[in-house]
Amino acid sequence: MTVRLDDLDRKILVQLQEDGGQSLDDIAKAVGSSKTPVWNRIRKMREGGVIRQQTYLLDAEALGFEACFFVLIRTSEHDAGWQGQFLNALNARPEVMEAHRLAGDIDYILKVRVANARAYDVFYQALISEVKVHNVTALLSMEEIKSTTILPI
Amino acid sequence: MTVRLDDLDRKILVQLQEDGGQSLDDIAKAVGSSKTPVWNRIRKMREGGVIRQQTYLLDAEALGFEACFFVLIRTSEHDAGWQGQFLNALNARPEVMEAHRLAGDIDYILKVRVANARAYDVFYQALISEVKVHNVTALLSMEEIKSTTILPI
DNA sequence: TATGAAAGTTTTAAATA
DNA sequence: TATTTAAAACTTTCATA
Repeated sequence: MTVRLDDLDRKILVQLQEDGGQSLDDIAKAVGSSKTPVWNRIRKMREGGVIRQQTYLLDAEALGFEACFFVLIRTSEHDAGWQGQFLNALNARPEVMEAHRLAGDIDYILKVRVANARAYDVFYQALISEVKVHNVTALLSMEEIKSTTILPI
Repeated sequence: MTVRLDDLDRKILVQLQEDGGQSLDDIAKAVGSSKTPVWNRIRKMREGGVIRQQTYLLDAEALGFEACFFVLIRTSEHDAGWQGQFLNALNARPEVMEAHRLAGDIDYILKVRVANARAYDVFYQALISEVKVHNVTALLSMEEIKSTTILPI
């Protein structure tokens, strides 16, 4: 599972994150190497699971996803059965972009992207009808002031 | 800024999000069209800003980013000068993956990825020394149970 | 690590519905 | 106007030095 990375590997990852559309030649030039070693390292990092997927990031607002909520959840249930049910519910709902189990007072946080407040309410009603939660607080985003997938390698 | 999308455009976006490594031929086959129209639509959506960037998603844990915090911030300052300063501070810090300005009681939420709790503390101390904030609560993620960049188009 | 050649892909242009 | 066909330029992939 663990892959040892050297300096060149890291430089390649920086390039891939910043612009996934570059050719091998461009990347090789940017990192001061040549095609074959860059290609072999990328393959290895893909196989090792460091590189997970190639994707295109879209503009959520341009596509009509105009509301984003962070949802703080407290539950009184902590057994495995409840957890599994909750996880299934989250995975089945594509508007849930992120979900984390937390340490401390609040048990879960979700990031939910929907068209508008009404669509959030539909999501919320569906969720609480499927799994029992003790307390839910929704934080409405007024403005996304920063958003990146680039890890500071 | 607004781009009108038809059914075929949406199908193409689904493909690009799900697997950004497919060839035009593959995408064309998947959406029931052929290379050139698919290519022209992708170009238009890129120019129109619907498609923002092509990237590779990496495994944060494999790269040693083992801690993720959601940071809830309340401030007593609401003038434009403070906001600008705060925004600059966030943009200058690569460990801030996301930042939203919120409606209501809590003013901002950040998502911060760091190597460990000590690295979070370094980040936190640096932030509060740069900008005045009234109250900060950090929620520590124990487990990322879902994470996707795929918008449910 | 470098070279290079075969297979595959993107991009542009021209022809057609 | 949008699609199909076709061909040039470029890229990936992999064998061999």
